Amino acid sequence: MKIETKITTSVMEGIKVLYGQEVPAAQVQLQKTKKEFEGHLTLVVFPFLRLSRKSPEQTAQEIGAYLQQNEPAVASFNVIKGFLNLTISSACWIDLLNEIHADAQYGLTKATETSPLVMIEYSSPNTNKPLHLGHVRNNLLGNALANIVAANGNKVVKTNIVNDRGIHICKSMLAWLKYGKGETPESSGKKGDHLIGDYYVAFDKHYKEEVKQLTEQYMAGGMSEEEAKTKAEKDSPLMNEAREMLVKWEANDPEVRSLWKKMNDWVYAGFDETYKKMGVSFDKIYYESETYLEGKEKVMEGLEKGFFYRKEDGSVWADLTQEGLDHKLLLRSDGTSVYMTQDIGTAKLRFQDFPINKMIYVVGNEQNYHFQVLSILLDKLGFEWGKSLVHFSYGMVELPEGKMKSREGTVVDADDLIEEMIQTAKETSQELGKLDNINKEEAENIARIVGLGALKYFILKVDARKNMTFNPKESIDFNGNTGPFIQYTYARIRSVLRKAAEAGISIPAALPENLELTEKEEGLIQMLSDFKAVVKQAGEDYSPSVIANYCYDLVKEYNQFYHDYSILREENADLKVFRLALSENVGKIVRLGMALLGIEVPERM
RNA sequence: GGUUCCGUAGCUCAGCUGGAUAGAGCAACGCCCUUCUAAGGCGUGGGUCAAGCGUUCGAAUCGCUUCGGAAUCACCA
Repeated sequence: MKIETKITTSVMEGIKVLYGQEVPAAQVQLQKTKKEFEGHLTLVVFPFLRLSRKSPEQTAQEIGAYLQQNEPAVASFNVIKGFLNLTISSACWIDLLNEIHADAQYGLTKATETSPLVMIEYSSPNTNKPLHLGHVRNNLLGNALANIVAANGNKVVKTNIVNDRGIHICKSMLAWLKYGKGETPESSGKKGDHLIGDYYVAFDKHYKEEVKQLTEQYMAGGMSEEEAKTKAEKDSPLMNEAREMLVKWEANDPEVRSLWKKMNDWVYAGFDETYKKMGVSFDKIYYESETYLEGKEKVMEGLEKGFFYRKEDGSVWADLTQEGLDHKLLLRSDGTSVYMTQDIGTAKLRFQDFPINKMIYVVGNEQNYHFQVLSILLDKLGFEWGKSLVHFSYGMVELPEGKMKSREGTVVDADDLIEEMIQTAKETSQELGKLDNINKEEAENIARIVGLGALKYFILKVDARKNMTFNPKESIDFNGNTGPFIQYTYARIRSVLRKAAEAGISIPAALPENLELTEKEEGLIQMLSDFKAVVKQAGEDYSPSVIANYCYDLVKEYNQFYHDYSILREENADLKVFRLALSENVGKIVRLGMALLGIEVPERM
């Protein structure tokens, strides 16, 4: 049984014996004792003063004395003001460590047949440009969230909805036709997504030039600047050609479709490479080109049932004023669908494919309103999970000078960033002389693990809701509260364990219980056991950062222990084995925790 | 203007289901490798928890107001 549970029960019994009254378990506030005080667990006695009718100190004294006598887990206690600090016996901690040691997946709950099915949508790229830092945050959060939800005993389906159609794709296609001279990823040596991104930029450049020239022309003809510009934008042959291309695409024009497919395939090959490097994956990918028509049917159904209404011009709307929101367009007057309609359509398809109990959308906070509306609409349309859909809303990644702007070339490219991080990791290792006795292949792998670890942890340790600043000039740190710091501690532990194995020392399944442990050691076991609650909390709050911060706190604590105590040089054989077991389990929990974040840990670095 | 989110050390962030003297990292300065990995450990300085009022035995945490910042409120996605 959990130590907290045991003590809570004993406190309730004690209060009944001492003051003759029952208290609910919820009133027993047990918390971790603050570092500056002696003890492991602290009982706040203020809520019991009504019952005892005594001073806080006296009440705490009485309860403490009762516990010491009647609860074997409590070795001693001290009272400071209204706080009863309890010291738990070493035997209890060793017992707990044995329990943790016996469970290779400690803290994680496996899904069963009857577990709820949670679908998580993330990534959701456009196929007209490569992934950037904003996508990186999305992907890392989505992937970590999927791991965390799965670790809480849910079945998880990871999904990606690719925005593969629309005017923006046509722009890239047109630019490639006009200026590409048949360039391919093979011929240019560029990744497919970067190649297409370059043509998107090229379109933009030519379009702007065209508008500028036309505007000047019209102004020479006597128009005001504003008028001329509006007309120029409307008249731009390039843009009109792109629009025509979109119409042809929708009409299934074979030539346009085949070009579209060829170019999108290049992009997907590029994306796959980036996804692979980041270590993210999907169980099911939806393409907007296949789902964008699906929503109409659902909307028409809603119209028939009277949930929606049609305006004179033929457009279809939802009246959300009852919910405190506005009217929302669902079908344009020409009958074509909008973003919201597509999301309804995607929901329909997904529900056909999977018996979803819960849906989580990992999408930036600029779409908070969209998902508020989507939730209401799906609920109205009879999706049971509509009302409780989760919009996992995360903040923007900003540069010190503000938002990333593709026009100003300040977008931080995902591939470049990953490459830089790995390069920095390699350089750091070389400077520190860490890779001198390691073959090249392993050294490369370590640099990859550490570089990615630095990047991933940097992003995941921050509360997802917050906007975050990324300073490319200062580059991501490798010291302090960072991924490499945690990885380094893991590598250190593995090194000690290797040496122990070489010396023929093995860790028994059950450790001897008659050891006197230090506060540091007991505190570490307590932190290890917290992992279970941390995973649960991260799952309930949809918060990867909770895991990240826990991992940091744990290794920080371990590093102090490592510095202050000998492990292999400890003379008492039982104690030596205990410390090895403690180290091994710290390593295990760090590995499990980091794995939830999608971060690998190296055996050496 | 309506709605939502954010505001904690010079900088980047924890802590927020109310509990003890508000914590880390970075940056600065100083100390610790003939001892298990110094990508480490220890120390020093650094705070009106945006401001005010309220609830409470107790507020960074809850409520209200104000100020500051962000997002959104499209027949774009």
